[in-house]
Amino acid sequence: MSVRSRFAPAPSGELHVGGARTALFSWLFARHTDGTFVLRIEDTDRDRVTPEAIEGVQEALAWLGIDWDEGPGVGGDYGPYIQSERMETYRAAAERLQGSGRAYLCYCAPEELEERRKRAIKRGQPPGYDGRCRNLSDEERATFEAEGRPAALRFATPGTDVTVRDLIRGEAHFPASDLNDFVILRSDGTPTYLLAAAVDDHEMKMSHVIRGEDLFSSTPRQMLILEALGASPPEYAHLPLIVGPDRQPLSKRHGSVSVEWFRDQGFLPEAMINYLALLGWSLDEHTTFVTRDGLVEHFDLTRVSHNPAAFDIEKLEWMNGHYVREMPVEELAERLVPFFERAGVEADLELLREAVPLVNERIKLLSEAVEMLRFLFEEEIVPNEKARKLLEKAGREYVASVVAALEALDDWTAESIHRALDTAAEAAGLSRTKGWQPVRAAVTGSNISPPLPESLELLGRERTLARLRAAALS
RNA sequence: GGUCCCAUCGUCUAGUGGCCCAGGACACCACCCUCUCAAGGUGGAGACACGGGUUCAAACCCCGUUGGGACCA
Repeated sequence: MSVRSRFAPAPSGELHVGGARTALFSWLFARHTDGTFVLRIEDTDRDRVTPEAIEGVQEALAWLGIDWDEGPGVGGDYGPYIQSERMETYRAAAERLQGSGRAYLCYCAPEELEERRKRAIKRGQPPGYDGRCRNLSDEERATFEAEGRPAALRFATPGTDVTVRDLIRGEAHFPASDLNDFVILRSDGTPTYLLAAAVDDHEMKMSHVIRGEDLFSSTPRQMLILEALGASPPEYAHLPLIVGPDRQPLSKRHGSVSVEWFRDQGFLPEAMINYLALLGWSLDEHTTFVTRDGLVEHFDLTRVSHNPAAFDIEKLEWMNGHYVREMPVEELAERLVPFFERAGVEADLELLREAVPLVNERIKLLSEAVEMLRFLFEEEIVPNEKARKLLEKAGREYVASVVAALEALDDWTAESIHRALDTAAEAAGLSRTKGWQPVRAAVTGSNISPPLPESLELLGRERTLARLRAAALS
C-alpha cells in the first residue's frame, strides 16, 4: 500500500515556522516513499477564514518548495480539501455514531459543566465530563428539548484503555479513566477538531498522520472515533515541538516567526529547508548541508529527535550566508533586485551583477546588500557619523592629494586605483588603513564598505572624483 | 490535579553496553590572513540533570527523584 501523508494547517494568514517544519517532515516522508502528499485546510474552528488566509499558507509552502499532490488549487479524488466545505461529511459521520449508540446528545450548559468540574477537582476527582447526559431518560430528554436547550453531541467512550503506536515515540498507553466522553459536534452543529480530523484522515485515505506533539494526547480519542466508525487508524508520528529561547513553544511572543517574514528579510528557501530539517532530525553524525533532493533521499522518521528543539536564528543566518555565498552570481543578482526595489533604490542589473562578487560573502541576508551597495546606485551620498569623523581627521589637503593621484591615472582599474591610493597614503606618511578609510568615507558615505579599489572601479572615475572633490571642499 | 511525553556542551545534535576521560555544527574566545566589514584558516573553552540498581563494563538497560513540556478544561 502506498503512503499518503498530509499537512493540515489551520489558516491564520501566515505560516508559522513550526508549521513549516511539520509540513516539511510530512512532505519529505511522502516524497521519500514515493507517496502522495495532501494539503488540507482545517478551518472549522474559526469564525471567519478569509480566502487570503488560505492563500497565504499556500504561498508560503510554495516558496519553500513544498508541493502537494492533492489539496486546494490542485484538487484530487477525495476533495474538497477545505474543511468548512465538508460539513455534510462530518454531520453524516456524527449521525452514524449517534445512530449506533456511540454518541449521544448532551444538554449540559457550559456554566453547569464548569461548576461540576470545580467540585470534582475539590473532591480530588478528575475534572473531565462526568457522563451525566449519557443515560438520560426519555422524559428528561423531552423536557430539555421542550426547554429549547442547546445540545452538543458527545462521543460515548467505551471504557477501554487505548494504546497508541507512534512511529517516533513507540507505544503509549492511555488508561480508560482519562478518556471521558468528549464533544464531537458543538451545539451549533460544527464539528470539533477531534471529529473533523479523524473523519478526514479516514475519508482521505491517509496512511500516515505526521503532526506536532501537541496533538499526541488527542490521538487515542481520534482512534476511538475511527474504531466506532469501523475504520482502521492510520500510522501516527508525532514531531517534537519547536520552542523559543525560553523553552516555551515558539509563538509571536518570540518575535516574528512566520515564513513570510523570513522571506522578506532575505532568507533563502534552500537555507530555511536545510535548517528546519536539522531541527529535530539529523542525517548522520557530521552532515550539515543537505539539498532538498538530498533530504528527500535520506529522510527517515526513525531519526527524528524526541526533544523539543529551540529555534536558533543565529544558526539560520549563518546557514543562509552559506547559501548566499554558494549561489551563482547571476542568480544572486536577480534575487537581490526585489530588495532594492522595496528599499526604493533603483539598481541597474548590469552594475548589480558586477557588484555581487564584492558583497556575496559579506551578507547573511539578501536585504543587507541594499545598504552595502546603495552608494553605487544613488547620486546623493549622506555620510554617516563615523564617515564624517574620518574625513574631518584626514583633512582636506589629504583628500585633495588623493584626487590628484586618481586624476593622474590613465586607466581606471582596481589595480591602478589600488596603487594610486597607496601612493597617496605613503606620501602623507599614512598606513594603508589610515590612508584608505577617509576615501571610503567620502565615496561610500560609510566606514564600512565592499573592497575599496573594486568599489571605485565600479562607481566609475567621474562619480568617484566628484565625491572626493566634494569632500575636499567641505 | 490527572494522563502522556521528554532529559548529552549556551543552542541544534552524533551516540542504541566496550571504538567516548563523549564527535560535529552555530554562538563564544585567541591567533593567523587583511584596505574597513566579512569570508577563510588554526587553536581553545564548553555537556552525558541527580540518586540507586543490572553488568566484568553504562551517556546508552531498569527503578526512583528532580526539572521541562503537551493535553484534559
